[in-house]
Amino acid sequence: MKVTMDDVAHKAGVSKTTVSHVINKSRAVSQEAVLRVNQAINELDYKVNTIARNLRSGNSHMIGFIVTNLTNYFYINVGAGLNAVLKPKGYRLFYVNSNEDAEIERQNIQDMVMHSTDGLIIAPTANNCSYMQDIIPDSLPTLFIDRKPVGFIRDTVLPTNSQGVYEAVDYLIKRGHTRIGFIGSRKNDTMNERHNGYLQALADNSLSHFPELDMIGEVPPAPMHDLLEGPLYRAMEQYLAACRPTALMIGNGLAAIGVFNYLKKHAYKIPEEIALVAFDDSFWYSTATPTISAVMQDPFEIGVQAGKILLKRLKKKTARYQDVRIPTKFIRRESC
Amino acid sequence: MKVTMDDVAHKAGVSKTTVSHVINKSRAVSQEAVLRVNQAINELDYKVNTIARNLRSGNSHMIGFIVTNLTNYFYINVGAGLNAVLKPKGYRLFYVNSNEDAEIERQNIQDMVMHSTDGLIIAPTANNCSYMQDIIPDSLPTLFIDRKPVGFIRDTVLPTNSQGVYEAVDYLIKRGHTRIGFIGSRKNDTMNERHNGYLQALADNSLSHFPELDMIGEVPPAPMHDLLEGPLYRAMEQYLAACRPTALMIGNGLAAIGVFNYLKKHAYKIPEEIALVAFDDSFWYSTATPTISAVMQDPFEIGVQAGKILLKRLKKKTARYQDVRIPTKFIRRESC
DNA sequence: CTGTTAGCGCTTTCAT
DNA sequence: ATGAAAGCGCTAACAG
Repeated sequence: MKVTMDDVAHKAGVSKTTVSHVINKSRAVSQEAVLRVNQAINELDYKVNTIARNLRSGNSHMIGFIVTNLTNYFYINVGAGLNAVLKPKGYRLFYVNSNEDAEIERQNIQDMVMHSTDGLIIAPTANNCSYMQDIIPDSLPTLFIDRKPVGFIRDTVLPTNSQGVYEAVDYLIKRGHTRIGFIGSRKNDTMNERHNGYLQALADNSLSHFPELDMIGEVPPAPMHDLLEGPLYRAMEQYLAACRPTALMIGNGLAAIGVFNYLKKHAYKIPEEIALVAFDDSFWYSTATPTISAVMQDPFEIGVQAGKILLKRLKKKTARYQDVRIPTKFIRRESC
Repeated sequence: MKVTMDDVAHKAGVSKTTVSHVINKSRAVSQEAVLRVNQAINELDYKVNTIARNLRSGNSHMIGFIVTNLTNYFYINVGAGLNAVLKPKGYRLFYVNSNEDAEIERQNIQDMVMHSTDGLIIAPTANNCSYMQDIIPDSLPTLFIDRKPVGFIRDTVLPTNSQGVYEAVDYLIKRGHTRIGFIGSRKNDTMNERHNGYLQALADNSLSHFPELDMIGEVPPAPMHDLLEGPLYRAMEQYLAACRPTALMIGNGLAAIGVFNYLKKHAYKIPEEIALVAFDDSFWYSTATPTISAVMQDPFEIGVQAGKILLKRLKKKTARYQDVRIPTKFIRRESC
């Protein structure tokens, strides 16, 4: 039933070795042999057994892509970018969902390691990744996106967080806003960079920073639908009363959900009463009323660069770790 | 560097065989041996090589999940449901994106077959799947969701398309609508079922059906952002002028994007001038103004059922093919 | 340009 | 309750 290389070799009247080399183009083979091998392959409908190949050659040609939230279009587009460079080189992407859960993330990583993936691309759930020290072998090429891991140094590909926010906040200031709030759902290095961009824009425009305009908290991760009236939604009333902002810079996409929903439900006029910009573009920003301005990341490009760097590291594991930044783009829509 | 079973066996003073049986609990082993093997495993930090295991045992414990569009939250949630039943049984889900492209789909399937996946779950790009006959071995457990394949009969798990639409259209009629349009972006069996639900609701309420109220066409697949002003958007003016509907039943999520965007841009009052229901729920229905009513599928449940059926078929391949239906639920929001 | 041969690391008869 | 040994299907020295 199963047709193997031996069958092909036999039918073609050559050795297994030659068959292997024909398939992999791994050494010179006579025209004639190539012809007969290919013919045999077709006639027998032979397919290589990748498992055997992987066992023998010691690599799986699989790359694990471990993501906090597969529902997020951002990661899917990073994946598309990764695929664009990895697939032509014979690597397959294995999408794995951690569902914002650090324990599942740990399990997923261990799983991938057990399955002999050749490389890992991780969007970590948490800031601190030191636990990975124990479960990811030093020899396994690993790259981080979205968050710079703490306690576990590897290649990273990230957006220009602080410049992206700077550009948006600078725009708001030029439009005359002086009380601009900064809201983020989770506190981590990435959010810090974004907040720094905000601070810098204020400083460069000689505006002082009022701490009550910041609301950066630990918001428990949740599916998008649950964020509509989640913690941030519930925190808004008090926040708005306390600091009366005329514009809001929202530091991440999930935060935007609760904030926007609160403002709509309470009939705030956007942008007249409160202007809005959110970091990270989402499809729904374009269907909302008003449409929402965004600091757009370029997830496909992030994927492409990450793929290239991983490919390099797959070749030589000793190179110095890189921290590559992908530019963001400010998209003005109706909300500011 | 790599620690293998031999190392463990040696350290524990038993044979490879015993180590294997301890790990897999595949035959009785003395308490003492178990203890020593486990200890050796810990001390050496041994990890089984899944590739070798797969090669020997002939199965990969991988299930390919081949999807038209990974960006769609629907498939991701089906995946979560699949995982919920497959993971505890030791199977891993391999998400693969066909990106609405039949050629990529073909390639993905061949790829999965080559990689010796134990089973396939497919959301096909097209209605006609007869080409799969040639690339999917009869012995490979395969199940379809979302669309019933034509020309390739296998297990399927689908929503109750026609009942779901019936319920929504019946509601619209009870609210007094008599000119209800039906819009769908692609013409296939699934859309036919939905359209039949619409026709049946009209018939049961003694309303006649005007063909000009139907707009079911071949709309080229595209990323969500491109659908905002895509073909359906452009077709709306003529359609509305021709049939003057007071309510719209939109047969699929992608169609809803162009239609909603058109109505908003042209300042139609929803639901006063035109009421709206869309098949398949999306996150943005809840952030839109007005919020959009939906015939909600239960993707997680679809995944769970699909997983269970696949598991059965993995055990015995000869059972009769099943066609399981998962109930939909009508969620009324502001748009009707 | 081609073939022989020795495994990759594991599971699984078959024997004891 | 345990072990020896065969081999899953392929690749890559090595030898010619």
